[in-house]
Amino acid sequence: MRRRHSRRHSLTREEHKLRTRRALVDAALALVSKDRSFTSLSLREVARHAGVVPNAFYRHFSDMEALGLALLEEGGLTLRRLLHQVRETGLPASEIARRSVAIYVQYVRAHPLHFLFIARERAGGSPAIREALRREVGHFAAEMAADFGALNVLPHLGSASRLMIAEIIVQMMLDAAADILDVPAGRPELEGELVERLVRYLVVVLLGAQAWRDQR
Amino acid sequence: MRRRHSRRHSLTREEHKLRTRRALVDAALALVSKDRSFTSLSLREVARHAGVVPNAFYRHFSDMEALGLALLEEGGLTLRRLLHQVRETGLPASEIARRSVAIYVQYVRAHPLHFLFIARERAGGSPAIREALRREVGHFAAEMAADFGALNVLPHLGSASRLMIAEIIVQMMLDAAADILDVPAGRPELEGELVERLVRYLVVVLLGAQAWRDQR
DNA sequence: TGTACATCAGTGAACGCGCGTTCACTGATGTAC
DNA sequence: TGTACATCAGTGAACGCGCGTTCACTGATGTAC
Repeated sequence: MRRRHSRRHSLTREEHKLRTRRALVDAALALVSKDRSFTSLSLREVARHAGVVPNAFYRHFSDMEALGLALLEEGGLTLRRLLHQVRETGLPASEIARRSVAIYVQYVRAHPLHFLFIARERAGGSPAIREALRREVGHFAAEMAADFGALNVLPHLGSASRLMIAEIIVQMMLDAAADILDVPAGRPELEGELVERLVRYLVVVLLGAQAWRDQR
Repeated sequence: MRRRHSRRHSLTREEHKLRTRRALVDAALALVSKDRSFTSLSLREVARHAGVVPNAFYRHFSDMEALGLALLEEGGLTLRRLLHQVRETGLPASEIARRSVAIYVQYVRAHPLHFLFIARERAGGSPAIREALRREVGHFAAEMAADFGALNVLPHLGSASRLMIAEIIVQMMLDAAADILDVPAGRPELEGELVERLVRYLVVVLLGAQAWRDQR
């Protein structure tokens, strides 16, 4: 039994506060299920699901938009971790597309809530959320482009062109996230089709990237 | 002065009803301005904007979702007309990308409300609206693919591959619609940049399509 | 270590508001004769 | 053509509901001495 602020089972004030904050964030994520967009959630709903009185919400966020931005920050972390995972695959070059898509699909399935949030709010959220999301996705594409450089993929392209290719790919993959999550859990053959379709899309873009010549 | 049901300035009952219906649809479109998605509109709001009592709404639509589906049907018409416009451009083959993008951007600007509706609801709408929209966009891509065939663009591709390319292009262009409409009206240089970016995207896909070989 | 006081996360009740939907209605349009 | 009746698009009032936000509060955690 430690000396200061820890009477047996109780938590520090700070710990407790963080725990409630987590409950609110998790409640929002949990409520963003198949047919709900974050924008349609109410403050009271989130508080209720977090097991807390509506008013308590204000101890953590000024309003729902602030919660949305916090969620978005978590989503950003998720995207970055994904990129690192793809990066570590060793790259057999020709199989790069299929491999990356497989990892991506698996990743979306592992973080459905963040991806649903991103897919839904990218077009429909509040201006602040949309702007923050756009920046986040931009960073992600920039990182992917830098990876192209570091891994010597598409070596004939200048950095601006690499960024363009990364943007196209990121956009395609985010568009697909909603479709991935719409596939019923018990239909692996549908998921297989979807993966094949995504691989073909990606190959088309990569072929295009190979044929692309900078006009400098 | 005609004989039956037209006492000078008054309208037929049917004409009047259609006029109110139009007012409701137009009200919904008008309210889907920059920062509102269709999903966030209320029935009362639409009725108010149409200059009609909330209850009158029910004479025309069973609920807001029904109105949304009607809106979507109009959006579909808009998309089809766009395709015909692109089709009639004579096709100097090499300049096809720039020409098509220019027409597209102009078209989105001319029908901002339908495109905002489509862009927003594609990810966030009700399941019924999303499903209908998906089908509509699918038809559109199929038509574009058929055009490729008829115009002898990408002649080395099988019809399935032509469809795939059309799908990629349609998806890209719909993603861009929101960006086009986000460009402030008084910034033509920003719009120019956006057009150039879209042209590059499209060229990458077309180069990819040329390099694509069916594995049959 | 013990006591008295401060802090502040979470409570519970209340508010005014716009919502979707219902009801009985009105009055112009339309029809039968 | 004129009259009596039917239809039905739109009205106006009312309902119960969940919402975001406010307020004064409680009681456990934390601090000063």
